[in-house]
Amino acid sequence: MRKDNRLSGVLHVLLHMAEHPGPMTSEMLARAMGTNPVVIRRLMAGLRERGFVQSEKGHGGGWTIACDLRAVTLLDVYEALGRPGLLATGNRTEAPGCLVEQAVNAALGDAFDEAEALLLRRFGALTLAALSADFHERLARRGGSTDLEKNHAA
Amino acid sequence: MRKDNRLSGVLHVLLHMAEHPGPMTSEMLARAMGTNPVVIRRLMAGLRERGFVQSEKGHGGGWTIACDLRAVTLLDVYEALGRPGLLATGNRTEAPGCLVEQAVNAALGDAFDEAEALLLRRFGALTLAALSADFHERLARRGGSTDLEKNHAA
DNA sequence: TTCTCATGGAACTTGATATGTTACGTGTGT
DNA sequence: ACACACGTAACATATCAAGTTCCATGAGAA
Repeated sequence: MRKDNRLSGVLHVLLHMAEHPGPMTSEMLARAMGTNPVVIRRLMAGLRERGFVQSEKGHGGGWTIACDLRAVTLLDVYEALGRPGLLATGNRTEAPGCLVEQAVNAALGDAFDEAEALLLRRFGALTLAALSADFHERLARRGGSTDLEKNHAA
Repeated sequence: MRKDNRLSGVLHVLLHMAEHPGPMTSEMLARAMGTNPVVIRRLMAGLRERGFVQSEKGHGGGWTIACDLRAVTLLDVYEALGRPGLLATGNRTEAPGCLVEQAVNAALGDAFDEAEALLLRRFGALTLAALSADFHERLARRGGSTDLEKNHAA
């Protein structure tokens, strides 16, 4: 099935912004992600509404982080995206009249609910600051160049 | 995102077959599921290859269960369907050069892997016989009518 | 003011994929 | 022969993330 990679994408954007002094334009971010500026703006819309980021128009404008990275979890980001479905599979019907299907739904539904709860728990336990710290650890281990852009160059 | 309901569907079919004496045609099963006979045949193709069910052509033909329900788990059924992806979300890229994305992928990937493993564990722990037993429990609790067909009537 | 930059948002296109449908071939029993 | 039922291919549909184009709006610079 087709995958939804918005959460992964928006986190990538946020960490890049965290490393960048001053605002980053949608165009810069799009280049870093190998995509289109409009896609970036769509991704960020929900985050802006929640006040996690801020946007300025005109010269010197762009996106800025507007929150404490230690206070925002991946769960917050996930919710800002509109809580997209996490599981690619589910029950055929809700509240079916067929007892056979009820039995199937009950068994599968339990498993699905647990898996979803697990993911949300994990998201809630991870802050953006933790992700950033992991990045800096990798950076130190690798050599220390902070020139992120070149890692995205084609 | 669009959901894949094949596992739910194929289990529904199997339990109906288990309750039905003699073969069931794709047409009967399709009516019970509110779908098309060809869809049923597609669903069953993998199960037939694995020997979980058997099909006969011509008069009096149709589908028959060809395995011990106590020996087949939902995991077996899931694999017979070709192991469709369970999660609706994932990482934007595999093995990215960008350290930021590596950090994101590592964090999310761990959570995704755990959720998937949890689902597979649950599938492996549930046999078709267990599902069938659950159905019979519901049936006894509700009244005892075994006329399943009418529960599907429009 | 006028020009350029950058976001905001609508509308359209694309690609992937589960599901639905039609059509035809093959084999089986009456 | 004939009707039944599976097997398969081919095509249609629906959904949705992702990509793209276009224009409006607002902010700073010349």
